[in-house]
Amino acid sequence: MLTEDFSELENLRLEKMLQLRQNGIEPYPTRSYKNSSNADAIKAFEAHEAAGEAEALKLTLAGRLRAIRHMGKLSFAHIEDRTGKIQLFMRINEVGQDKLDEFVRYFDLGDFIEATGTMVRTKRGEVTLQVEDFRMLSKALYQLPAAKDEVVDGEIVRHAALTDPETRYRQRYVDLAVNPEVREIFRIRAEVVRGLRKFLDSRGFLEVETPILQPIYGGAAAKPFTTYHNQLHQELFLRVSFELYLKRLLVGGLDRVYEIGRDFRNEGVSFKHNPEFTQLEFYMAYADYNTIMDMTEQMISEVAQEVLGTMIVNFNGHEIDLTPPWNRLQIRQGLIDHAGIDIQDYPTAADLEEVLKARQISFKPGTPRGKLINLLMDTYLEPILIQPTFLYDYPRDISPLAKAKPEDPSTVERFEGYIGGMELCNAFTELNDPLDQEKRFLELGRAYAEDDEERNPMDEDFLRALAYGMPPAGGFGIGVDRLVMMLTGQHSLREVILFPPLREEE
RNA sequence: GGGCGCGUAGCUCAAUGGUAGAGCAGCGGCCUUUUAAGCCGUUGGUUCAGGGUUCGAGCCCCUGCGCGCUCACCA
Repeated sequence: MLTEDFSELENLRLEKMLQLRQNGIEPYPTRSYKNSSNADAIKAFEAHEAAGEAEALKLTLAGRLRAIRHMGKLSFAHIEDRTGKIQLFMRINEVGQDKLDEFVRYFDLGDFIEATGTMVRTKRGEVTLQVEDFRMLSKALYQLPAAKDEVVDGEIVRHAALTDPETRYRQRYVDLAVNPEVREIFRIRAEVVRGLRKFLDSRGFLEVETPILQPIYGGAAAKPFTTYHNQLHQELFLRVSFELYLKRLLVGGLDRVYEIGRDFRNEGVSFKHNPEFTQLEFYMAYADYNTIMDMTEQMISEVAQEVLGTMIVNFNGHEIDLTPPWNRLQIRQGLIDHAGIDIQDYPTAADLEEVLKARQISFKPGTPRGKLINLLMDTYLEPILIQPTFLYDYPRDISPLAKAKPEDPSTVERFEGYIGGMELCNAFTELNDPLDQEKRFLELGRAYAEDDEERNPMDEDFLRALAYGMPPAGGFGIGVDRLVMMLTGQHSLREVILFPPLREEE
């Protein structure tokens, strides 16, 4: 039972709750009659004051008790709701001895209270509700971590705030309840997603939903989570990307589609990796990767401007300017400039292996050429791509769904966007030649034959769809969590995911 | 999975191998315009768990658990 291992403090609160009930006061009443948010109350009073209204402004407010200051025959308190804090001022003159005693005896920090009274301004100038009546809305049996805000030169300094990451993530409700800046991150996150939708909707894109449970996973080289459907007697995979389903929709005539949803990859966790993460993918017929590059920098900068009111963000210790146009760096040229290697001079994996060995970059034997190039990019390019940069023209063998460049069959029209040294998005001119696509699947099957889990299985139905004809198109994918992380200047994905995965307790 | 680090009161943190402490929160008292309210008094500990070394372990050793950082992994 919950109360079994209650501490002394918790038992005290439990006792208060039970006593209230004994006195005929329900500590968890069904309804509240709050008729204004805290912020609206302050706004309304200021307008009232400015208009010189003689009549008092009477309101019923409610929220969580965040500070209590008893002063003998009067009490001050702050309550907090979704819109912020407001001060309550309670005098024996208005509420009487019994109610004041009730407040002092039974109300604790963290409880939800409803108070009715008139709006006033205190001697110190704070807009305050002078309470005439109040009641318990919800008694908190556990105490929230003590956190006191001090205003120093207009800056809010919080004392003894909850910072332990395990408690913060495991009991996110506590984190949110006491750390307003955490709430702010998730408000921004919601607005970012809304901004992305608005950008795409206004350009004629259709938002769709495709299966999360899939008989064949694909669209990314990632290890899937597996599950089982009892009635169908079928093994199913949680999707690792939306790509193959969204491109089927291009075949079906939905020329511009996008999906925002969860992808699942059964892999390690890091500051920029989470086993489930939110992805935005869009596909645009009659576009190519150049079109998509332009759109990407527009979309991200517009969303930043709209949500943050600026295109300058601080991330990873750098001031980053999202204003278009972004840098564009061809991979081959980038490696010539920053590594002194022209990959064109090393047409086979064996050739490149010598280069990596000479530079003491470790790799697994049998690594395909494209992956070796990727290692060079990780070493020489990714860390220096601080300001927004499109890295483009990828090796064909690590891009099985992208279309090759007409003049160079070993290279595909693909780019990734990097900001603050972190990969943010991935896009390409989509491969729409069904026979070429089949060949790529087969090549990939060979390349990954030894590593069963990473093998990208052949999707026969996807090939069948392509064989009906898919318009030329550009496609795009972005990690929404990473985008929010960058826009909010957070150093870890966990700070922008409400309930990040943790090992089970006990 | 490997390496490194951390785990002490509800929260934030102290404590040479020698009686486990502070601030805030809590509890009692004073206080009719406070706001990190203040003043006086006071409660609160399986030091993550289990073993070991030692006359004696929060501290040293081992194992386990959890968290963080990092490497690997992640086209």
